[in-house]
Amino acid sequence: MRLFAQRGAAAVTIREIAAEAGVSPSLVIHHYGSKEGLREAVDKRAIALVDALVTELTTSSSGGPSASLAAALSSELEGDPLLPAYLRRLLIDGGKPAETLFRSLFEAVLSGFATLEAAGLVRPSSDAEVRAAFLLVNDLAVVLLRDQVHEVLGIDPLARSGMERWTAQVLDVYSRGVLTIGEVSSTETDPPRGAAS
Amino acid sequence: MRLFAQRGAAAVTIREIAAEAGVSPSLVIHHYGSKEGLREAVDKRAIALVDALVTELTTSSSGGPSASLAAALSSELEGDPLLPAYLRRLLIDGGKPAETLFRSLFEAVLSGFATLEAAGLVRPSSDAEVRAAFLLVNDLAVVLLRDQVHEVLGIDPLARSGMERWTAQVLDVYSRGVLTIGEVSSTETDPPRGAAS
DNA sequence: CTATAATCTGCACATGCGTGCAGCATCGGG
DNA sequence: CCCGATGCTGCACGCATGTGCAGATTATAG
Repeated sequence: MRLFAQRGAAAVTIREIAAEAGVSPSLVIHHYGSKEGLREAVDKRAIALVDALVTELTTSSSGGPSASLAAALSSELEGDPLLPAYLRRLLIDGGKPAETLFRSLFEAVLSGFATLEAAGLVRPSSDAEVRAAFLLVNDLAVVLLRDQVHEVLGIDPLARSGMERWTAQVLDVYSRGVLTIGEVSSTETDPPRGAAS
Repeated sequence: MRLFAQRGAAAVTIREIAAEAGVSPSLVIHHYGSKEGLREAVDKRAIALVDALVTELTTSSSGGPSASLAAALSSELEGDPLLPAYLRRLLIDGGKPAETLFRSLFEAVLSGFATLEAAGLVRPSSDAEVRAAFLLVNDLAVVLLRDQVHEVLGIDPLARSGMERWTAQVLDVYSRGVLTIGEVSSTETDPPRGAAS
């Protein structure tokens, strides 16, 4: 899982995996049938971990269902530091697994925000689905670009240390916004030309 | 460039490239020295395109310097539809090129928002660098997860058609926020526990 | 027209890959 | 005691890849 997460399944050889596991390449094949079999097994494990994390998240009482995905992932960092990295790989590699994963996350976010909206903690939206997708990809962006952010900013947004500074700005933007214009009268569509995103 | 963008440089063979170009594999090597040489040449071209786009963006008068990166990229879609895809590859593959690219984008966003802030179009931030990085990764998230969004939502946020619906929500969130709580008195740090991101 | 340089090809080689196969060790149930 | 199943290995095969090399073709300068 670590090797796949770091370099992608295609770039890792069975010989390498076997060497790190301290066994022979043949044994890996013997157990999983083929390299593809190994990949599916690891994918299955990773997706199970994410699913468990999501259901725990949406049913937990501590902090309510409103904790962010990123916070949840980073809280899981200690238990399994390579889950975010593998998640990144899954999304990056695309294909069916990526779609399945993204869809389940999307539905979790969508229903979660519906609950929050009913509780009055979140502003209603004229387009709940698109807004949920937007907020989801924003959270996932930190997972995908973690290294670059860490390199340029000097703080790791998914580590316990850097998370505070990061989350502070996220919450600031999400509660107060960034733009001072844009207070359009009624129609959300046809926004002021040239406004930032 | 198209092959590299779609499947990653490592997954594309020189024979494939040569076949699509209608030449022999040897010629590719002859011109670029090696496969790595080809990769560097394509990287160079892509980064040059992005740089040109950024400088055009920050100096253009139409719409001012406040147009979003995503909007700029999608406006470039017609001219070179595979620039975003290659940009995605660059960021995904990591390493020096990704860091260089990310840093130059970050600095463009940072200085751009400084200008906007001075013009009163953007709220000042207690942590301008982190906020700029946050907004940048949010824009890049659409580039990275474009396919998944398109699949789940049914709209392509980087195509002219889907962009309107997407941008409407982005502007809504960025100008009015999502959270109704979070109106903390003065300290931006130490945010309300369990708030969403 | 000719000589020289650039463009381009076919062929072959070394390397590293996934994987099949025959056999060795270990161990628990009859 | 033994014997079948299971965990595990070494070896080798077929294949695809990047790339070097000798030469053919084409363009260009004198």
